[in-house]
Amino acid sequence: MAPRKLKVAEPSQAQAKRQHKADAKAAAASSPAKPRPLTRIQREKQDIILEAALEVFSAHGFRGSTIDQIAEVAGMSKPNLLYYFPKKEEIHRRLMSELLVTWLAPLQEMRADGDPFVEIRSYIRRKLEMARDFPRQSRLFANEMLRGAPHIIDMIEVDLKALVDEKAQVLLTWMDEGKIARTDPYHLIFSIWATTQHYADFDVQVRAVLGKGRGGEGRFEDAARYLEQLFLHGLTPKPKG
Amino acid sequence: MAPRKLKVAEPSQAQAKRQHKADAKAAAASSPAKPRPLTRIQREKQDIILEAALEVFSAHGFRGSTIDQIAEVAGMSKPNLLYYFPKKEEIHRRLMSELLVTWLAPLQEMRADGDPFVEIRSYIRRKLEMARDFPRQSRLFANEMLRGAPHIIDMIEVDLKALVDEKAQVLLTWMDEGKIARTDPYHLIFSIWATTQHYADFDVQVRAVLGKGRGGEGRFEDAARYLEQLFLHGLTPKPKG
DNA sequence: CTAACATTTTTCCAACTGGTCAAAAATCTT
DNA sequence: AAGATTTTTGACCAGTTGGAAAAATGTTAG
Repeated sequence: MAPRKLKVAEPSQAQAKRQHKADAKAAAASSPAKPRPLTRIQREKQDIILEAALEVFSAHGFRGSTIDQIAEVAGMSKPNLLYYFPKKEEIHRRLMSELLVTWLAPLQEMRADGDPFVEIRSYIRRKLEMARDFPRQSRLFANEMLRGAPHIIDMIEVDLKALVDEKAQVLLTWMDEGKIARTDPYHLIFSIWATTQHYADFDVQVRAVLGKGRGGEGRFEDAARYLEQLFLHGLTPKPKG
Repeated sequence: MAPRKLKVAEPSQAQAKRQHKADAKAAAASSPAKPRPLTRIQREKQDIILEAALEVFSAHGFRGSTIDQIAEVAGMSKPNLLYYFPKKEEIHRRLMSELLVTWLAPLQEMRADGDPFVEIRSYIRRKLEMARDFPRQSRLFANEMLRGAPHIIDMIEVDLKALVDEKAQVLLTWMDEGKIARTDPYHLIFSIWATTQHYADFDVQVRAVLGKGRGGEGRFEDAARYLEQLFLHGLTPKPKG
């Protein structure tokens, strides 16, 4: 089965508001409203807004964030922001669909024809790097999950499930070939997700517990080393010698 | 070092509001406001409110929850609820401090004088059981973490850190004695937290991915089996025979 | 340059929310 | 049962928030 592409939300941006009086005739004529291409400014501003929204949403959650806050971070006025995204929800929707695509990329890259341990190790690394480099996205995602994934439950049930099913199959094959230990492939994937995202989502806790000394930048390297050991050998001590 | 007890927030309940005209004289006399004991109704109602608040907060986050919602779930009017907890924040504070205490109990139970594998295995089991039996508490906690733990950062930095330091020491001893593999004890604890809480916090995802067939009640048993294998042996296949 | 269109700002509003207050109702004490 | 106290309610309020309207200001193609 080919790795299914995630569907992304339609454009549907400023358009809504752009339907001014001027277009009234055309609209009334029930013509299929040709989707005029975005101007340079529109593209730029939308990106700025999305970046600001990511910052704010990931820190305070959807309901905890106000349009004013986002507008401030984006460096524009609230009505101005609403000109580009007529609804607060629309910003969130855009963010979420972009998110899912990039979020699943690491798993998609896991190749059935590679060496199992190399593939799994690389996957863990990539996931950990994402936790390190894109913690806001990780938190946004976690937030959505905590709420029961109201906005992306469809994609989770369809696209994500399909991808995981596919990769679980790959893992099962490896197990059949005796290349990795026989175990539950789904829970294996869950444990990789959990252990890596933990470093983004529970960052405060990780830092606080590690303390000043070890909570610095080195913590991701330590985590990588530890996880490698965990997934390779678990906690069984090496037979000495 | 004795396992330090977590400090719990003061009573400070309805009291505030209970300072009615009747008490005015006494208060004016600057007597140290003897903390009259709670009535039966007060205790009951507070419990009902806290239960309702847990339900609502864990599902929508602090800012995403309204007093009205909590009151509705608690089966009382908003002003009535406010009679018992004059501030929304107060409810949350109570919930959080209760939470931390119960949340750390499983780790505290890990005994230095037990068998390492038995102790670790039991710890994982307990944590997994908490994810299964108290998912709302888990989500409440995750929520707080995602926001940067604003309300409990002190306890995290002091009490939680102390506890983890202590147990990390225990783990290190076991490693020195060659009873478990030498690895980073802190990250080991993190990985136990992460993998177990995942089943509460990302429950929707877990269910969706496992699908109708395997997403049922059996998933916790499967998880327990998988995690046991992971932490014991990792993914290295058994030398056949 | 100017008309047509795109962008921004100013002013405003209705719904929601956390919280107050006084009075009514229920409960407890003696 | 009466009086004191606690609990509950209904009306109300001020601040916040998402969003609409329209006027003002840019921008750009002809």
